[in-house]
Amino acid sequence: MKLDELVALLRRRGVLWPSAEIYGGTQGLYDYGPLGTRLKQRIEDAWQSWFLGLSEDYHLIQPAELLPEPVVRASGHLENFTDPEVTCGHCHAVFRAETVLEKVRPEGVDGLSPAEIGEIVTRHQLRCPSCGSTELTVPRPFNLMFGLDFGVTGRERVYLQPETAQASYLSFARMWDVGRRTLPLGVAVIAHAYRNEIAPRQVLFRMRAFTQAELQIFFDPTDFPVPFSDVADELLPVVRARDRLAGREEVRRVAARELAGAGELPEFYVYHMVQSYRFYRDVLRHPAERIRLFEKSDQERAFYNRIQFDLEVQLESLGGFKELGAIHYRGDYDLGRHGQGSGHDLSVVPTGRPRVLPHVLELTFGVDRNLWALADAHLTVEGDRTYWKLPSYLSPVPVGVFPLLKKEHGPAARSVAERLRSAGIRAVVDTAGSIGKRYARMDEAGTPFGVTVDGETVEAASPNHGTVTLRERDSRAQERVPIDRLAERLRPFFVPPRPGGTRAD
RNA sequence: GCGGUUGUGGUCUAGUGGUUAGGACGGUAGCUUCCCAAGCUACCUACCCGGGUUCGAAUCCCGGCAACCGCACCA
Repeated sequence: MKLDELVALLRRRGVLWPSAEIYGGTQGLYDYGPLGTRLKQRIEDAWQSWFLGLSEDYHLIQPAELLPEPVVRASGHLENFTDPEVTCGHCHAVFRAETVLEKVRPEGVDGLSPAEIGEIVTRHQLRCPSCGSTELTVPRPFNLMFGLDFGVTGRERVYLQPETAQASYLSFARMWDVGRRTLPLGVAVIAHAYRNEIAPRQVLFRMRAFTQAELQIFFDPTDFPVPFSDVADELLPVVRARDRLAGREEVRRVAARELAGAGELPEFYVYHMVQSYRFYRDVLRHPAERIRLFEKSDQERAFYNRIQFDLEVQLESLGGFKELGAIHYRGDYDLGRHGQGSGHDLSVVPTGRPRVLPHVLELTFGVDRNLWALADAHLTVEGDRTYWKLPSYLSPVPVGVFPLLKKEHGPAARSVAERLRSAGIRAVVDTAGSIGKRYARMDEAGTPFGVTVDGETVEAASPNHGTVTLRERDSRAQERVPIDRLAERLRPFFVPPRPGGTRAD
């Protein structure tokens, strides 16, 4: 589906819309409606179920979303999240200072003040890369973090967190104390991150306020055991950085054991590549051929990342592979920086092992982007039929209950819905229009099961008394099910998969 | 941020200076209907915002906001 069509559909169904829409909207901000909010919750639940299911020592925490200035200074965001800019006075193009100064200062512009950058521009008579003019103005700093006044004096500064990972690092010492004092230790966060993006684009793909689900795994680099034999045979669709540099962009399917062979990628890293890949394939149900693990080269990845593969899915609405998550091996950069910044040594002594400053493996997941991807991948148009093939455990509304005839069967339908709700299954009753129209509405909202109450349900003399029709969304197949058995019949479909578990549907 | 294009009910759209701003889909209510968007009736909802030109602006001009495409950007 094209971008515009998808946006229109999602808006019409109340999945999402621009924030402050009655004022004309606000760039980079979106609100979720009823369906979107539920879908997002279910995506987060599925993510938790999968990734926290990897170990009993992986825990979810919920941090404040404001970071005091010393934290972002230590993390590097105060200096590195600042992109010095150079503006051309002639053609008004804007460039990163790093780009303009590339030739005369290949080591980059980190640590330079705007005045120093301006001085270099003048001294070397640098020209605008676009029009060749020398009218390049002195850059002014632009930080992608939102800074806020804090406290009554207004002199303290805090920043909206630009990534949720910092919260995990900040809590590591506490988590070590309240936990079992073993490595690996996982600290997950699902929360908003905020970035003052220069150009928000593509709806949910670059927003100024967005939700990240991230798992930071702290581990001893000399000892990170994983059940590698469980994943060794998995074929991973990878694009290696060195292949790209050699001009080969295509996906290769490589066995996990081969990727980890010859000591090239650590087993713990490949293991988590597989688990991430399986999450996209088996939980979010993206077709395997649309998923790839895209390795970032030394130049492309952040300097503290030792290994980085982005998890990308091919999206029709955005015309190509898009990054929906990533696996970052960040080394000891984060705990090292915060150890220095706070003066609180973050190295630990696991039982029976020498003192170690833990390394970090980060599994990061963009919740909003993935919500979009689920619409892109699973909203299906066939002729005049539109249905959203969401996995049942992700569907905002699991069950629709319909009286075949509004008057005659309405009370019975409401009673069936109430019984499902008592059993913990959310069910909504729809009485408007014909039965076909209600099925169509339900299909478009991604509701996997329709329950129809008809004459036989309520007619005491009928052999089908007390049974209803259960309709499955994708196949449109129908079967007769006793009301008494409905909840137990449906419940397994609403449990999100866990790693190593079996699939319900 | 730069350039281009665009902005009409919830959605898609007709309307190029004077229209009761039209249609389709949709929604609501009623009738009908015993299983896949049927039909009938009624109702609902719109010219992105602010200035200007004009006797008169959805329409022309300026500014703003927003979206899309390209560039740039995306620790």
